[in-house]
Amino acid sequence: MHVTLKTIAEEAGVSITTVSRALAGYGDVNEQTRRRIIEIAERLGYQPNLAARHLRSKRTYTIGMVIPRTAHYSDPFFMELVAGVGKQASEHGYDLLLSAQMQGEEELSAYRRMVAGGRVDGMIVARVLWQDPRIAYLRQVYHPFVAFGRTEDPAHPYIDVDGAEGMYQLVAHLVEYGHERIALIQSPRELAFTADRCGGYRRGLEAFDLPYREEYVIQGNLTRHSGRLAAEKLLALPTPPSAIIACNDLMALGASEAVHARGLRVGRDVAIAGFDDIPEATTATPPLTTVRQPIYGIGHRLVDMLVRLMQHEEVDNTQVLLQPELVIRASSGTPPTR
Amino acid sequence: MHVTLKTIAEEAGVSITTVSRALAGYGDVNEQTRRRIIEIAERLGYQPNLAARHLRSKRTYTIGMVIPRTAHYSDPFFMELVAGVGKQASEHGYDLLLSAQMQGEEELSAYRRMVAGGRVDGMIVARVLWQDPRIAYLRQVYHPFVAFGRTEDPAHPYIDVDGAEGMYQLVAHLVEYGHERIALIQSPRELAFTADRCGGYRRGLEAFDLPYREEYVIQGNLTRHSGRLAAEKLLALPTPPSAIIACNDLMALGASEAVHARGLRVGRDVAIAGFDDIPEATTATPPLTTVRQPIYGIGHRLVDMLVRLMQHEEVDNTQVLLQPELVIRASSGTPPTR
DNA sequence: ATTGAAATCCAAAACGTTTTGGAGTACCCT
DNA sequence: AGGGTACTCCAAAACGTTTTGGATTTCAAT
Repeated sequence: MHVTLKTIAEEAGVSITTVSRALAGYGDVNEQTRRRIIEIAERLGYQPNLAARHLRSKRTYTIGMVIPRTAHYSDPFFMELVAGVGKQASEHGYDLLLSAQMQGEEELSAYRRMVAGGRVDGMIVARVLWQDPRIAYLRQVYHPFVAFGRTEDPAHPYIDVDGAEGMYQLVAHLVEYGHERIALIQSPRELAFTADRCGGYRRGLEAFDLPYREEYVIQGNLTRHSGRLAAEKLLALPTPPSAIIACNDLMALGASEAVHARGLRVGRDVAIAGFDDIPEATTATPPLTTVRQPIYGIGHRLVDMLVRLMQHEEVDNTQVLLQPELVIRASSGTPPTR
Repeated sequence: MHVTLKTIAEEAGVSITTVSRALAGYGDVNEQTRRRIIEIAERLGYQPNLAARHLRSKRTYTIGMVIPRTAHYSDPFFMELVAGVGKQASEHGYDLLLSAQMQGEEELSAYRRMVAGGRVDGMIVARVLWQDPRIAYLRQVYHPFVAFGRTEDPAHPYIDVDGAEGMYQLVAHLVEYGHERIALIQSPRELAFTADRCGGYRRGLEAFDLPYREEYVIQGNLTRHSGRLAAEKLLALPTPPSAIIACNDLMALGASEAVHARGLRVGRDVAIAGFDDIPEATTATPPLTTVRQPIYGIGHRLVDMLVRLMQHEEVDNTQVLLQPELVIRASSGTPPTR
């Protein structure tokens, strides 16, 4: 039989109220009674029914997060983020409710289920879109959330990495290494960080008096495969670029494959750079030059901020822009010898 | 204001019961009434309160999983598993409740919170221990679960990979490549798969008339760092081994570092092999010879089996032993030339 | 006209908790 | 004796849903 407050109350000869208040640590129950109740609760292995508690108190101590349901394998960016968020959530006494959904309508209905269904106290939103319906929804219902990524349009709590600055540094780095034909494999336009990063790329070119060439900018969709396809197109141009920057590491790794497949060597014949610094960037051959986003640590900070928002504490700064860190590895070649 | 069944009932001029039954699709409500109710529900954006539903119906459509709360970074094995489980859970209409906990008492109390607290319909247990208190608990309360890993002691539903066979194949492979001094970096004894894998190692040695040498077996704790330490000890022996097998990939990668640090080359001077085939195994330098556990796919199958158990369907086989697949890469060297 | 069955609806209970608004006692101070 | 305070305790309501066990109406068949 399942043991409830009622079981304990009968065993102890007190009311349900008293048991509840004894276990919750209220001051209005005799110390001796409390000890007896606690002893009985432990002996019977009492576990509060959380559904009942949530129903009554409206607090779930759960954080929600929806991740993309990809066809076959796992996205290292999201897995790293889940790890960071899950760890820090536990640290604060929260569990993490995960739902993997196809992007679009299905995803939004998962948000509604979690939020309006009262299953979570707050949400983490990752990979923000340009006009993000998820953020619009959360704002509309005044539900606590923090996003990894920013949009200017409606201001909201976020943590983000300065992608423009990161891209600028990449361009500067490649120019220093002697490159003048620098291509870009772009992320989908609807992603909020795309404009940011592409802006940094353009600003970099301008700063070093390099022309912006239409044919050097190709659209990818963040997957390794799309990076490979894009790089193949670039390398087949009459005047192929000597360096390729991808908007994320996965596409950069795909581009490396394309370079290999052409019989060229990454870092010597073609320089490659990515963005994110996923674990694989370190161990790839050659290791990938990239811009570091401390994803795991950002997961921590997202939760820290969200926990304070959920508890309606004063948060000094709900819009955090982190400075990126250029990580130079072998894929961008060797410094020019002078 | 929050919209509940009551709101809709008032708007439609019917009872709460009727609204509930209309939305649930019961046959005892007039088709016209049903349509009106559904129209109102959609117009008001009704979302059922899941806590209330769970409290009453005892079904949560949630699967629980506890992962280790490691100090700093994410364990690729668990992240891969979470990805597979999360994806397939969504496919079945389930969400995934994750809790990151330190192993031991804290972990067990997370199990109790989820199970006895009525938050989940079933659990996935990963990295099974020799006499696993989590499994003992789940069996005691008759709660549905499936484990990744097996213990003989109490029989339970599981999916596992035949570690003994995998290890045997690794040894055979290394012997074929000319090795006679094959060391083992062992996983912690309390893990269920340790006995399995070590047994395969011994059986392999015996089959090829190689001696089992105490000093060639060193204890690790599954982390990269422990693999490195173990390999350093092995390489410092008077007669160091020519090949090292680690019980998981992470330790094998650590061992590679130790080999590098000694100025030796992995694959030429010392052969290294691991177990798991995590994503990094492919991209490491040199790529790691290992035994493949299709972790993502196992996540799928765990959920498939669990869903059937939770719905009390007949399950033909609740104990699945998968045959492993030897994946030969450069870290074990080149075939002998004859 | 009566009966029976089918179709449609609903009041009330139940799930297990927290919270509200006191009630009862004991004791001390005037 | 009366009034105040501190300390313990509790009945009942509330959270929003599902389910139980009818009640009512309609209509066709006798």
